[in-house]
Amino acid sequence: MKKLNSTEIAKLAGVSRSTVSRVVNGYANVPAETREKVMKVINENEYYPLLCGQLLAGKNTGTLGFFWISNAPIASDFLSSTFFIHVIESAAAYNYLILTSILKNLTDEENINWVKRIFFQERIDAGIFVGTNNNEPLIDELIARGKIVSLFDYYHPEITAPNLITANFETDTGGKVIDYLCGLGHKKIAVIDGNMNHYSSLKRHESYIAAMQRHKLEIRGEWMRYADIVESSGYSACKEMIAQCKKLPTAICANNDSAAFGVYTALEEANISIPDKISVIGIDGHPRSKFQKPPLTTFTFDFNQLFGSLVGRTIAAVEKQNDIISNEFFPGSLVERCSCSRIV
Amino acid sequence: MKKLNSTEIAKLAGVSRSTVSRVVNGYANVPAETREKVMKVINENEYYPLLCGQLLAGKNTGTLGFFWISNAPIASDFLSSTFFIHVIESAAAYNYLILTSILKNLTDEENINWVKRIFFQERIDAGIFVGTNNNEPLIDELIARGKIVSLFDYYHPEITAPNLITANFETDTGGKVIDYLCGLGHKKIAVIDGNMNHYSSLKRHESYIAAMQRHKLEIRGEWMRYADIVESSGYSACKEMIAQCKKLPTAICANNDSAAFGVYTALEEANISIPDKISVIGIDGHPRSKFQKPPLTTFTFDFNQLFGSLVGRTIAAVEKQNDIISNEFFPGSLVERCSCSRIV
DNA sequence: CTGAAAGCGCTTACAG
DNA sequence: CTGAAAGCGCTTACAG
Repeated sequence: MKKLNSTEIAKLAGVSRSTVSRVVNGYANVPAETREKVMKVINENEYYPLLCGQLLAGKNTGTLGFFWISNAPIASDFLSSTFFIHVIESAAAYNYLILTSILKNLTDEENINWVKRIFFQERIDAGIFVGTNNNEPLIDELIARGKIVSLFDYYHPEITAPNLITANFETDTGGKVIDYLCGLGHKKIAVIDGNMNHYSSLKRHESYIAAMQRHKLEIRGEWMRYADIVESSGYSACKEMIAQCKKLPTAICANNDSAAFGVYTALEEANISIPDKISVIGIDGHPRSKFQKPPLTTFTFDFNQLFGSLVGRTIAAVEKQNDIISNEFFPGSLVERCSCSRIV
Repeated sequence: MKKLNSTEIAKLAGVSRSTVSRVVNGYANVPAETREKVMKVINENEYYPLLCGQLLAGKNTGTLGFFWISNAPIASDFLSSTFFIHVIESAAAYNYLILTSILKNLTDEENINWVKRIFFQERIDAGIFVGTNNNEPLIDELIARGKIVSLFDYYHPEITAPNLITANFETDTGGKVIDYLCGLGHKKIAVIDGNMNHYSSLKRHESYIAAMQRHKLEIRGEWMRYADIVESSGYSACKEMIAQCKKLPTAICANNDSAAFGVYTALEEANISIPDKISVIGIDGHPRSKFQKPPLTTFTFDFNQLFGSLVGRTIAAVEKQNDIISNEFFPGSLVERCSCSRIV
């Protein structure tokens, strides 16, 4: 079957290319009879208008960019992969496609050019970013140049560009984790913070501390640690703490579940049993958390809903709808498993 | 900064659009001096040629489609997600982008149109498929219409279209699993087969049976079961077998690791300990397999290498290189953990 | 080495 | 309701 263009379709249907275009785009001002006549030829020839022609004439691409920024060996982290899938499936529900890039950072010249090329070649209508720092000159530049930019875990209350769309974790996540542990009677709580360039880590840190002060807990320097969103990093942080601590805490709050997995290994190696000796709590609701021994108690987020909202609002912006909510904070909920015990 | 087109860049640089195009595309027939003069204007204005113009003039899209076909709730399966990432990262190494779709099957009219639209609108230079049946009319049609189609786990020795590219598991996988169990002294072996519409499942079945005959093992109907590439399905298959069997086997070969995870749960529920009472072996090398209790022994494949090859050969076909290997069979290797014990 | 010109396929504002 | 025409931005074969 020869591939036809709109001129040939028009000729076969006995109409002009304008009319073919009107039918293809489903415009109202075509009488049913004409529409059917044209559709018949379109279907018989499996005619699909070429995207490049449509783009040149000013149509949208119907494609969103998805940019995953991470130093971590991403293929080994399961949670990150599910984000992709939520985005792809949410976009498909609107008939949009997803073009994906994985980048180590947004500061290398090569990466910056990769992103700019995708935007400025107009391969996409908007870009969704995951894993950015809360300050990224590239993001500022894209926004300034009118590109629709959507970010997960990124927040600047003072910026209200209509082309900036964000989805965030609720900011009191850390406080709720501490409240839960205090409810179990814990008073000696260690915190493994995350990368402070991420908005969520900063807020978690602030709310951990605020809650500890509210509960009048001792905040010991040796119980304040740092890890990335990587298992190995949580492992090192915990191992170091065990080695250096004069007094062990009774509970450890990890900034994220991946770090918590590393904490498990470090405690196991030191023969410190969870939760008898030390309770461990994570944040995220990582799919692996329920397979841990013991299953990890973790403050869980509905990422499907979160990314569904982000994608929906992004497409609304692409399609120039009004009153788009530029930011949403998503609440989490504690999933209690077996890694935290009551202090008696 | 106003966005310029090639005419405006040409004017600023004092050359013609032809020359701008030659510089952008890095053609040799431009003297260094002219090139620098033009590059200066290009860089100052962050000029990127619009893709739609390039496409209309006959360039490639530099994009590959990735079509994931699965009934399973994909977001919950980690292995599948890593395939995405291997493909994305392999393609990026060639400066290609990946456009992703997730579809339940290739038989629904809606899904067929989704795929055709992507190909025939010329959004992509080629499509990579994962999870197809070994017979798919849509695939045949795309090949017949000259589209470059690449498939994982798909093989027809008689078809040798230059635009059909495949990557497969080695065909004796099942035999190697049986050989291993026989080496441990097992004689009563149950098999949980996979979906026979998948080339790999068919070959695994054939090679399980051939090896069992070679080792003169009893092949009991009640030990021959079926499961999909989903944990719940492996669970049901194993549970049913336990309930219906007159005599329990000493080992269970699962067609894939996800099914093996379900087998674990079914055995645990029946208080049959692994590997003391029954040994379990999987196939894939699923990232979760090492976290199982006990860690799962599984015949493991290097999917990074497999998809790297598939992507590389696909791009070679897009770029019309010669002597492209249309199919490769990839060998696996046994990763021995703790789920199989020796029969004494 | 370089420019003028042709050509790629669509949509839409305009005129009727 | 419908067609002729303009316009979108690029590349490349051709001529010089």
